[in-house]
Amino acid sequence: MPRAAAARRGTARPRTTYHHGNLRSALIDGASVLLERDGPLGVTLRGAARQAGVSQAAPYRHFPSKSALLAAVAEAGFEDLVRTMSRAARRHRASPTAAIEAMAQAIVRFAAEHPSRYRLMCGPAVRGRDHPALLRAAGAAWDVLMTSIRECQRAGRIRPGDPAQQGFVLWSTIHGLAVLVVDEQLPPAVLRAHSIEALAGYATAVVLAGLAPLAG
Amino acid sequence: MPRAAAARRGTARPRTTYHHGNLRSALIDGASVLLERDGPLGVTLRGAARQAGVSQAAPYRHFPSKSALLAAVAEAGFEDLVRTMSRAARRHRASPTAAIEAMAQAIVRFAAEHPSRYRLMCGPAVRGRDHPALLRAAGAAWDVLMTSIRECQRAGRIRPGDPAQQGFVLWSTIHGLAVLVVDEQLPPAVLRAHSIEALAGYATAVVLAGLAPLAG
DNA sequence: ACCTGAACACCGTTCAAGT
DNA sequence: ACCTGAACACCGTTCAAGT
Repeated sequence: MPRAAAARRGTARPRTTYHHGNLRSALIDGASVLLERDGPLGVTLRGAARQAGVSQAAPYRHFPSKSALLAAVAEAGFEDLVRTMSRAARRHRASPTAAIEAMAQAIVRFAAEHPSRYRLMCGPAVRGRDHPALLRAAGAAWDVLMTSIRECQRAGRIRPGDPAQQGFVLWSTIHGLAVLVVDEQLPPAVLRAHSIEALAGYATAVVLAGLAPLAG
Repeated sequence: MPRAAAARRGTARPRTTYHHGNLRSALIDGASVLLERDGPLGVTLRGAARQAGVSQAAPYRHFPSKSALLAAVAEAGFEDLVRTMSRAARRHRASPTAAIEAMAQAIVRFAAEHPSRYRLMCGPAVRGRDHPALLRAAGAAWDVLMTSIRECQRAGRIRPGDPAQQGFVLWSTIHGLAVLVVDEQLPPAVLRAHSIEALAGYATAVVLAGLAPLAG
Protein backbone atom coordinates (compact mmCIF):
# COMPACT_ATOMS: atom_id res chain seq x y z
CA MET A 1 0.00 0.00 0.00
CA PRO A 2 2.16 2.85 -1.24
CA ARG A 3 -0.63 5.31 -0.51
CA ALA A 4 -0.56 4.50 3.20
CA ALA A 5 3.23 4.45 3.23
CA ALA A 6 3.36 7.87 1.58
CA ALA A 7 0.88 9.22 4.11
CA ARG A 8 2.97 7.83 6.93
CA ARG A 9 6.10 9.44 5.58
CA GLY A 10 4.23 12.69 5.04
CA THR A 11 5.40 13.00 1.45
CA ALA A 12 3.04 14.97 -0.77
CA ARG A 13 3.89 12.94 -3.85
CA PRO A 14 0.63 11.46 -5.21
CA ARG A 15 0.53 7.73 -5.81
CA THR A 16 1.60 7.92 -9.43
CA THR A 17 3.88 4.92 -9.19
CA TYR A 18 2.06 1.61 -8.92
CA HIS A 19 5.04 -0.52 -9.77
CA HIS A 20 6.18 -3.58 -7.84
CA GLY A 21 3.10 -5.58 -8.84
CA ASN A 22 0.63 -4.03 -6.45
CA LEU A 23 -1.53 -2.49 -9.15
CA ARG A 24 -3.07 -5.90 -9.64
CA SER A 25 -4.43 -6.05 -6.11
CA ALA A 26 -5.29 -2.35 -6.18
CA LEU A 27 -7.50 -3.05 -9.19
CA ILE A 28 -9.17 -5.95 -7.40
CA ASP A 29 -9.83 -3.66 -4.45
CA GLY A 30 -11.13 -0.93 -6.72
CA ALA A 31 -13.49 -3.29 -8.50
CA SER A 32 -14.71 -4.60 -5.14
CA VAL A 33 -15.49 -1.07 -3.99
CA LEU A 34 -17.51 -0.41 -7.12
CA LEU A 35 -19.25 -3.76 -6.78
CA GLU A 36 -20.29 -3.07 -3.20
CA ARG A 37 -21.27 0.53 -3.96
CA ASP A 38 -22.97 0.32 -7.36
CA GLY A 39 -23.85 -3.33 -7.84
CA PRO A 40 -22.74 -5.71 -10.59
CA LEU A 41 -23.73 -3.33 -13.39
CA GLY A 42 -21.65 -0.54 -11.87
CA VAL A 43 -18.38 -2.43 -12.05
CA THR A 44 -16.27 -1.04 -14.82
CA LEU A 45 -12.71 -1.60 -15.89
CA ARG A 46 -12.24 2.12 -16.34
CA GLY A 47 -13.82 2.75 -12.97
CA ALA A 48 -11.53 0.28 -11.24
CA ALA A 49 -8.59 2.00 -12.90
CA ARG A 50 -9.84 5.36 -11.59
CA GLN A 51 -10.18 3.90 -8.10
CA ALA A 52 -6.57 2.80 -8.33
CA GLY A 53 -5.51 6.21 -9.64
CA VAL A 54 -4.26 4.88 -12.91
CA SER A 55 -5.03 5.33 -16.59
CA GLN A 56 -7.78 3.41 -18.37
CA ALA A 57 -5.31 1.26 -20.29
CA ALA A 58 -3.16 0.30 -17.32
CA PRO A 59 -5.30 -2.66 -16.21
CA TYR A 60 -4.43 -4.49 -19.42
CA ARG A 61 -0.88 -4.94 -18.10
CA HIS A 62 -2.37 -7.15 -15.36
CA PHE A 63 -5.63 -8.57 -16.71
CA PRO A 64 -6.31 -9.63 -20.29
CA SER A 65 -9.94 -8.53 -20.06
CA LYS A 66 -12.61 -7.11 -17.81
CA SER A 67 -13.94 -10.58 -17.12
CA ALA A 68 -10.50 -11.69 -15.92
CA LEU A 69 -10.58 -8.88 -13.35
CA LEU A 70 -14.09 -9.89 -12.30
CA ALA A 71 -12.91 -13.49 -12.00
CA ALA A 72 -10.18 -12.36 -9.62
CA VAL A 73 -12.77 -10.51 -7.53
CA ALA A 74 -14.98 -13.61 -7.53
CA GLU A 75 -12.01 -15.74 -6.55
CA ALA A 76 -11.35 -13.53 -3.53
CA GLY A 77 -15.04 -13.84 -2.68
CA PHE A 78 -14.82 -17.63 -2.64
CA GLU A 79 -11.78 -17.46 -0.40
CA ASP A 80 -13.80 -15.31 2.00
CA LEU A 81 -16.72 -17.71 1.81
CA VAL A 82 -14.54 -20.74 2.47
CA ARG A 83 -13.05 -19.03 5.54
CA THR A 84 -16.55 -18.25 6.81
CA MET A 85 -17.74 -21.79 6.20
CA SER A 86 -14.71 -23.34 7.87
CA ARG A 87 -15.09 -21.11 10.90
CA ALA A 88 -18.74 -22.13 11.24
CA ALA A 89 -17.85 -25.81 10.93
CA ARG A 90 -15.05 -25.52 13.49
CA ARG A 91 -17.47 -24.14 16.06
CA HIS A 92 -19.51 -27.37 15.85
CA ARG A 93 -16.90 -30.09 15.76
CA ALA A 94 -18.96 -32.22 18.14
CA SER A 95 -21.92 -32.61 15.78
CA PRO A 96 -21.49 -32.84 12.02
CA THR A 97 -25.16 -32.08 11.43
CA ALA A 98 -24.88 -28.95 13.55
CA ALA A 99 -21.78 -28.06 11.55
CA ILE A 100 -23.71 -28.35 8.30
CA GLU A 101 -26.53 -26.24 9.67
CA ALA A 102 -24.06 -23.57 10.79
CA MET A 103 -22.35 -23.63 7.39
CA ALA A 104 -25.67 -23.21 5.63
CA GLN A 105 -26.48 -20.23 7.81
CA ALA A 106 -23.04 -18.77 7.19
CA ILE A 107 -23.46 -19.08 3.43
CA VAL A 108 -26.89 -17.48 3.39
CA ARG A 109 -25.72 -14.71 5.72
CA PHE A 110 -22.73 -14.09 3.46
CA ALA A 111 -25.07 -13.82 0.47
CA ALA A 112 -27.43 -11.48 2.31
CA GLU A 113 -24.60 -9.23 3.44
CA HIS A 114 -22.77 -9.14 0.10
CA PRO A 115 -25.44 -9.77 -2.51
CA SER A 116 -23.52 -8.26 -5.41
CA ARG A 117 -20.43 -10.20 -4.55
CA TYR A 118 -22.36 -13.46 -4.25
CA ARG A 119 -24.03 -12.79 -7.60
CA LEU A 120 -20.70 -12.14 -9.22
CA MET A 121 -19.23 -15.31 -7.75
CA CYS A 122 -21.96 -17.45 -9.23
CA GLY A 123 -23.27 -15.36 -12.08
CA PRO A 124 -22.80 -15.02 -15.79
CA ALA A 125 -20.20 -12.23 -15.74
CA VAL A 126 -17.56 -14.87 -15.11
CA ARG A 127 -17.74 -18.38 -16.45
CA GLY A 128 -15.54 -20.67 -14.41
CA ARG A 129 -14.56 -22.68 -17.46
CA ASP A 130 -12.50 -19.73 -18.65
CA HIS A 131 -10.91 -19.04 -15.26
CA PRO A 132 -9.26 -22.08 -13.65
CA ALA A 133 -8.26 -20.19 -10.50
CA LEU A 134 -11.91 -19.34 -9.93
CA LEU A 135 -12.87 -22.97 -10.44
CA ARG A 136 -10.32 -24.02 -7.83
CA ALA A 137 -11.63 -21.47 -5.33
CA ALA A 138 -15.21 -22.65 -5.86
CA GLY A 139 -14.04 -26.24 -5.55
CA ALA A 140 -12.58 -25.47 -2.14
CA ALA A 141 -16.03 -24.43 -0.88
CA TRP A 142 -17.48 -27.65 -2.24
CA ASP A 143 -14.73 -29.62 -0.49
CA VAL A 144 -15.55 -28.09 2.88
CA LEU A 145 -19.14 -29.19 2.50
CA MET A 146 -18.12 -32.67 1.34
CA THR A 147 -15.96 -33.15 4.41
CA SER A 148 -18.94 -32.54 6.65
CA ILE A 149 -21.12 -34.84 4.56
CA ARG A 150 -18.63 -37.66 5.03
CA GLU A 151 -18.49 -36.99 8.76
CA CYS A 152 -22.27 -37.21 8.91
CA GLN A 153 -22.08 -40.59 7.19
CA ARG A 154 -19.43 -41.84 9.61
CA ALA A 155 -21.52 -40.65 12.55
CA GLY A 156 -24.54 -42.49 11.17
CA ARG A 157 -26.54 -39.29 10.83
CA ILE A 158 -27.15 -39.75 7.12
CA ARG A 159 -27.41 -42.97 5.17
CA PRO A 160 -24.49 -44.54 3.32
CA GLY A 161 -24.10 -43.73 -0.36
CA ASP A 162 -22.25 -41.53 -2.80
CA PRO A 163 -21.35 -38.41 -0.79
CA ALA A 164 -21.22 -36.29 -3.94
CA GLN A 165 -24.79 -37.21 -4.80
CA GLN A 166 -25.96 -36.33 -1.30
CA GLY A 167 -23.82 -33.24 -1.26
CA PHE A 168 -25.23 -31.73 -4.41
CA VAL A 169 -28.75 -31.87 -2.94
CA LEU A 170 -27.61 -30.00 0.13
CA TRP A 171 -25.58 -27.59 -2.00
CA SER A 172 -28.53 -26.96 -4.32
CA THR A 173 -30.79 -26.20 -1.38
CA ILE A 174 -28.39 -23.85 0.39
CA HIS A 175 -27.22 -22.14 -2.78
CA GLY A 176 -30.81 -21.91 -4.02
CA LEU A 177 -31.89 -20.22 -0.80
CA ALA A 178 -28.92 -17.86 -0.99
CA VAL A 179 -29.75 -16.95 -4.57
CA LEU A 180 -33.41 -16.39 -3.72
CA VAL A 181 -32.34 -14.08 -0.90
CA VAL A 182 -29.90 -12.20 -3.12
CA ASP A 183 -32.46 -11.78 -5.88
CA GLU A 184 -35.21 -10.86 -3.40
CA GLN A 185 -37.41 -13.61 -4.72
CA LEU A 186 -38.61 -15.16 -1.49
CA PRO A 187 -42.31 -14.63 -0.94
CA PRO A 188 -42.64 -11.60 1.36
CA ALA A 189 -44.87 -13.58 3.72
CA VAL A 190 -42.08 -16.10 4.29
CA LEU A 191 -39.53 -13.36 4.95
CA ARG A 192 -41.80 -11.55 7.40
CA ALA A 193 -42.31 -14.70 9.43
CA HIS A 194 -38.73 -15.98 9.63
CA SER A 195 -35.14 -14.78 9.70
CA ILE A 196 -32.93 -16.04 6.93
CA GLU A 197 -30.92 -17.96 9.52
CA ALA A 198 -34.10 -19.73 10.60
CA LEU A 199 -34.94 -20.47 6.98
CA ALA A 200 -31.46 -21.85 6.34
CA GLY A 201 -31.70 -23.96 9.49
CA TYR A 202 -35.10 -25.32 8.54
CA ALA A 203 -34.05 -26.09 4.95
CA THR A 204 -30.95 -27.89 6.18
CA ALA A 205 -32.95 -29.90 8.69
CA VAL A 206 -35.42 -31.01 6.01
CA VAL A 207 -32.69 -32.18 3.64
CA LEU A 208 -30.76 -33.94 6.41
CA ALA A 209 -33.98 -35.66 7.49
CA GLY A 210 -34.47 -36.77 3.90
CA LEU A 211 -30.96 -38.21 3.92
CA ALA A 212 -31.31 -39.87 7.33
CA PRO A 213 -30.63 -43.60 7.60
CA LEU A 214 -33.74 -45.68 6.95
CA ALA A 215 -35.26 -46.66 10.27
CA GLY A 216 -35.17 -50.30 11.32
CA MET B 1 -47.25 -9.28 -37.69
CA PRO B 2 -47.09 -6.80 -40.57
CA ARG B 3 -44.01 -8.56 -41.93
CA ALA B 4 -45.88 -11.84 -42.42
CA ALA B 5 -48.96 -10.01 -43.68
CA ALA B 6 -46.88 -8.08 -46.19
CA ALA B 7 -45.22 -11.28 -47.34
CA ARG B 8 -48.58 -12.92 -47.76
CA ARG B 9 -49.86 -10.04 -49.84
CA GLY B 10 -46.66 -10.08 -51.88
CA THR B 11 -46.03 -6.37 -51.37
CA ALA B 12 -42.38 -5.40 -51.57
CA ARG B 13 -42.76 -2.58 -49.07
CA PRO B 14 -40.24 -3.15 -46.23
CA ARG B 15 -41.57 -3.14 -42.69
CA THR B 16 -40.94 0.53 -42.08
CA THR B 17 -44.25 1.08 -40.32
CA TYR B 18 -44.38 -0.49 -36.89
CA HIS B 19 -47.46 1.36 -35.77
CA HIS B 20 -50.51 -0.17 -34.10
CA GLY B 21 -48.56 -1.14 -31.01
CA ASN B 22 -46.70 -4.14 -32.40
CA LEU B 23 -43.26 -2.61 -32.07
CA ARG B 24 -43.43 -3.45 -28.40
CA SER B 25 -43.66 -7.18 -29.04
CA ALA B 26 -41.21 -6.95 -31.94
CA LEU B 27 -38.67 -5.49 -29.49
CA ILE B 28 -39.34 -8.30 -27.01
CA ASP B 29 -38.78 -10.81 -29.80
CA GLY B 30 -35.64 -9.02 -30.93
CA ALA B 31 -34.20 -8.97 -27.42
CA SER B 32 -35.04 -12.67 -27.04
CA VAL B 33 -33.16 -13.47 -30.22
CA LEU B 34 -30.09 -11.61 -28.98
CA LEU B 35 -30.39 -13.28 -25.58
CA GLU B 36 -30.48 -16.76 -27.08
CA ARG B 37 -27.73 -15.98 -29.58
CA ASP B 38 -25.25 -13.89 -27.59
CA GLY B 39 -26.11 -14.48 -23.94
CA PRO B 40 -27.16 -11.94 -21.31
CA LEU B 41 -24.26 -9.61 -22.03
CA GLY B 42 -25.14 -9.47 -25.72
CA VAL B 43 -28.61 -8.07 -25.18
CA THR B 44 -28.68 -4.46 -26.17
CA LEU B 45 -31.42 -1.92 -26.56
CA ARG B 46 -29.89 -0.72 -29.79
CA GLY B 47 -29.51 -4.30 -30.97
CA ALA B 48 -33.14 -5.11 -30.23
CA ALA B 49 -34.12 -1.99 -32.18
CA ARG B 50 -31.98 -3.19 -35.10
CA GLN B 51 -33.63 -6.61 -34.96
CA ALA B 52 -36.99 -4.87 -35.18
CA GLY B 53 -35.78 -2.71 -38.07
CA VAL B 54 -36.24 0.51 -36.20
CA SER B 55 -34.11 3.41 -35.02
CA GLN B 56 -32.16 3.36 -31.76
CA ALA B 57 -34.49 5.85 -30.10
CA ALA B 58 -37.73 4.14 -31.06
CA PRO B 59 -37.78 1.67 -28.12
CA TYR B 60 -38.20 4.59 -25.73
CA ARG B 61 -41.75 5.06 -27.05
CA HIS B 62 -42.56 1.63 -25.57
CA PHE B 63 -40.13 1.04 -22.72
CA PRO B 64 -38.81 3.64 -20.31
CA SER B 65 -35.43 1.89 -20.05
CA LYS B 66 -33.42 -1.10 -21.14
CA SER B 67 -34.23 -2.87 -17.90
CA ALA B 68 -37.95 -2.46 -18.59
CA LEU B 69 -37.47 -4.28 -21.89
CA LEU B 70 -35.49 -7.01 -20.15
CA ALA B 71 -38.24 -7.30 -17.55
CA ALA B 72 -40.76 -7.87 -20.34
CA VAL B 73 -38.55 -10.63 -21.77
CA ALA B 74 -38.23 -12.17 -18.31
CA GLU B 75 -41.99 -11.96 -17.84
CA ALA B 76 -42.55 -13.89 -21.07
CA GLY B 77 -40.02 -16.42 -19.80
CA PHE B 78 -41.99 -16.97 -16.59
CA GLU B 79 -45.18 -17.43 -18.61
CA ASP B 80 -43.38 -20.12 -20.60
CA LEU B 81 -42.09 -21.73 -17.43
CA VAL B 82 -45.52 -21.73 -15.80
CA ARG B 83 -47.00 -23.43 -18.87
CA THR B 84 -44.26 -26.06 -18.77
CA MET B 85 -44.75 -26.65 -15.05
CA SER B 86 -48.53 -26.90 -15.37
CA ARG B 87 -48.25 -29.35 -18.23
CA ALA B 88 -45.90 -31.53 -16.17
CA ALA B 89 -48.26 -31.41 -13.19
CA ARG B 90 -51.28 -32.27 -15.32
CA ARG B 91 -49.62 -35.43 -16.55
CA HIS B 92 -49.42 -36.71 -12.97
CA ARG B 93 -52.77 -35.82 -11.49
CA ALA B 94 -52.98 -39.18 -9.74
CA SER B 95 -49.92 -38.63 -7.53
CA PRO B 96 -49.04 -35.19 -6.17
CA THR B 97 -45.51 -36.30 -5.32
CA ALA B 98 -45.01 -37.53 -8.87
CA ALA B 99 -46.37 -34.19 -10.06
CA ILE B 100 -43.80 -32.33 -7.99
CA GLU B 101 -41.02 -34.53 -9.30
CA ALA B 102 -42.15 -33.91 -12.88
CA MET B 103 -42.34 -30.17 -12.24
CA ALA B 104 -38.83 -30.15 -10.82
CA GLN B 105 -37.54 -31.96 -13.89
CA ALA B 106 -39.41 -29.57 -16.15
CA ILE B 107 -37.88 -26.55 -14.42
CA VAL B 108 -34.34 -27.90 -14.58
CA ARG B 109 -34.80 -28.92 -18.20
CA PHE B 110 -36.13 -25.44 -19.00
CA ALA B 111 -33.05 -23.92 -17.37
CA ALA B 112 -30.69 -26.27 -19.20
CA GLU B 113 -32.31 -25.54 -22.56
CA HIS B 114 -32.56 -21.76 -22.11
CA PRO B 115 -29.76 -20.85 -19.71
CA SER B 116 -29.56 -17.20 -20.68
CA ARG B 117 -33.28 -16.79 -20.39
CA TYR B 118 -33.37 -18.48 -16.99
CA ARG B 119 -30.53 -16.29 -15.79
CA LEU B 120 -32.32 -13.19 -16.98
CA MET B 121 -35.55 -14.26 -15.26
CA CYS B 122 -33.83 -14.61 -11.90
CA GLY B 123 -30.79 -12.43 -12.27
CA PRO B 124 -29.67 -8.95 -11.39
CA ALA B 125 -30.47 -7.32 -14.76
CA VAL B 126 -34.05 -7.03 -13.63
CA ARG B 127 -35.11 -6.49 -10.07
CA GLY B 128 -38.68 -7.59 -9.55
CA ARG B 129 -39.35 -4.80 -7.11
CA ASP B 130 -39.18 -2.32 -9.97
CA HIS B 131 -41.31 -4.40 -12.32
CA PRO B 132 -44.66 -5.48 -10.83
CA ALA B 133 -45.69 -7.43 -13.93
CA LEU B 134 -42.56 -9.54 -13.58
CA LEU B 135 -43.33 -10.12 -9.91
CA ARG B 136 -46.81 -11.34 -10.83
CA ALA B 137 -45.44 -13.72 -13.46
CA ALA B 138 -42.91 -15.15 -10.99
CA GLY B 139 -45.68 -15.40 -8.39
CA ALA B 140 -47.69 -17.56 -10.78
CA ALA B 141 -44.87 -20.11 -10.90
CA TRP B 142 -44.74 -20.13 -7.11
CA ASP B 143 -48.51 -20.66 -6.99
CA VAL B 144 -48.32 -23.72 -9.21
CA LEU B 145 -45.81 -25.27 -6.85
CA MET B 146 -47.86 -24.32 -3.79
CA THR B 147 -50.94 -26.03 -5.21
CA SER B 148 -49.03 -29.29 -5.47
CA ILE B 149 -47.62 -28.87 -1.97
CA ARG B 150 -51.14 -28.53 -0.56
CA GLU B 151 -52.26 -31.60 -2.50
CA CYS B 152 -49.37 -33.54 -1.00
CA GLN B 153 -50.51 -32.48 2.46
CA ARG B 154 -54.11 -33.52 1.76
CA ALA B 155 -52.91 -36.87 0.46
CA GLY B 156 -50.84 -37.39 3.59
CA ARG B 157 -47.60 -37.58 1.64
CA ILE B 158 -45.99 -34.70 3.54
CA ARG B 159 -46.62 -33.62 7.08
CA PRO B 160 -49.05 -30.87 8.07
CA GLY B 161 -47.66 -27.38 8.53
CA ASP B 162 -47.26 -24.04 6.81
CA PRO B 163 -47.23 -24.90 3.09
CA ALA B 164 -45.22 -21.77 2.30
CA GLN B 165 -42.45 -22.87 4.67
CA GLN B 166 -42.34 -26.32 3.11
CA GLY B 167 -42.64 -24.86 -0.37
CA PHE B 168 -39.65 -22.58 -0.06
CA VAL B 169 -37.40 -25.53 0.78
CA LEU B 170 -38.54 -27.35 -2.32
CA TRP B 171 -38.27 -24.17 -4.38
CA SER B 172 -34.77 -23.48 -3.08
CA THR B 173 -33.64 -26.97 -3.96
CA ILE B 174 -35.09 -27.01 -7.46
CA HIS B 175 -34.08 -23.45 -8.25
CA GLY B 176 -30.65 -24.03 -6.74
CA LEU B 177 -30.11 -27.06 -8.94
CA ALA B 178 -31.33 -25.12 -11.99
CA VAL B 179 -28.96 -22.27 -11.22
CA LEU B 180 -26.03 -24.66 -10.72
CA VAL B 181 -26.81 -26.22 -14.09
CA VAL B 182 -27.09 -22.85 -15.80
CA ASP B 183 -23.85 -21.61 -14.29
CA GLU B 184 -22.09 -24.92 -14.98
CA GLN B 185 -21.14 -25.25 -11.35
CA LEU B 186 -22.07 -28.85 -10.70
CA PRO B 187 -19.01 -31.02 -10.03
CA PRO B 188 -18.13 -32.68 -13.33
CA ALA B 189 -18.13 -36.09 -11.68
CA VAL B 190 -21.76 -35.63 -10.67
CA LEU B 191 -22.75 -34.58 -14.19
CA ARG B 192 -20.94 -37.49 -15.80
CA ALA B 193 -22.75 -39.98 -13.60
CA HIS B 194 -26.31 -38.66 -13.84
CA SER B 195 -28.65 -36.85 -16.20
CA ILE B 196 -30.04 -33.59 -14.92
CA GLU B 197 -33.49 -35.18 -14.86
CA ALA B 198 -32.16 -37.89 -12.58
CA LEU B 199 -30.53 -35.28 -10.36
CA ALA B 200 -33.77 -33.30 -10.17
CA GLY B 201 -35.70 -36.46 -9.37
CA TYR B 202 -33.26 -37.46 -6.65
CA ALA B 203 -33.21 -33.99 -5.09
CA THR B 204 -36.99 -33.84 -5.07
CA ALA B 205 -37.21 -37.28 -3.49
CA VAL B 206 -34.79 -36.30 -0.72
CA VAL B 207 -36.70 -33.13 0.14
CA LEU B 208 -40.08 -34.89 0.02
CA ALA B 209 -38.68 -37.62 2.28
CA GLY B 210 -37.55 -34.93 4.67
CA LEU B 211 -41.06 -33.49 4.67
CA ALA B 212 -42.77 -36.87 5.05
CA PRO B 213 -45.19 -37.36 7.95
CA LEU B 214 -43.45 -38.58 11.07
CA ALA B 215 -43.88 -42.32 11.33
CA GLY B 216 -46.04 -43.71 14.14
C1' DA C 1 8.83 -3.38 -17.48
C1' DC C 2 5.03 -0.60 -16.76
C1' DC C 3 2.13 3.13 -17.79
C1' DT C 4 -0.19 7.15 -20.66
C1' DG C 5 -3.01 9.39 -24.44
C1' DA C 6 -5.55 9.06 -28.17
C1' DA C 7 -8.39 6.48 -30.88
C1' DC C 8 -12.18 2.98 -32.44
C1' DA C 9 -16.47 0.94 -32.22
C1' DC C 10 -19.75 0.38 -29.35
C1' DC C 11 -23.39 1.48 -25.37
C1' DG C 12 -27.95 3.87 -22.81
C1' DT C 13 -30.38 7.88 -22.95
C1' DT C 14 -32.17 12.51 -24.43
C1' DC C 15 -34.19 15.78 -27.46
C1' DA C 16 -35.33 18.43 -31.22
C1' DA C 17 -37.38 17.58 -35.45
C1' DG C 18 -39.99 15.15 -38.89
C1' DT C 19 -44.62 12.71 -40.75
C1' DA D 1 -49.10 9.38 -32.01
C1' DC D 2 -44.98 7.35 -33.38
C1' DC D 3 -40.50 7.48 -35.24
C1' DT D 4 -35.70 9.50 -36.90
C1' DG D 5 -31.03 11.81 -36.52
C1' DA D 6 -27.82 13.79 -34.04
C1' DA D 7 -25.80 14.40 -29.83
C1' DC D 8 -23.85 13.41 -24.91
C1' DA D 9 -21.44 10.88 -21.68
C1' DC D 10 -20.09 6.73 -21.04
C1' DC D 11 -18.01 1.74 -22.12
C1' DG D 12 -14.12 -2.29 -23.46
C1' DT D 13 -10.19 -2.68 -26.03
C1' DT D 14 -6.04 -1.52 -28.91
C1' DC D 15 -1.78 0.66 -29.94
C1' DA D 16 1.71 3.81 -30.53
C1' DA D 17 4.47 6.37 -27.61
C1' DG D 18 6.65 7.75 -23.37
C1' DT D 19 9.88 6.84 -18.92
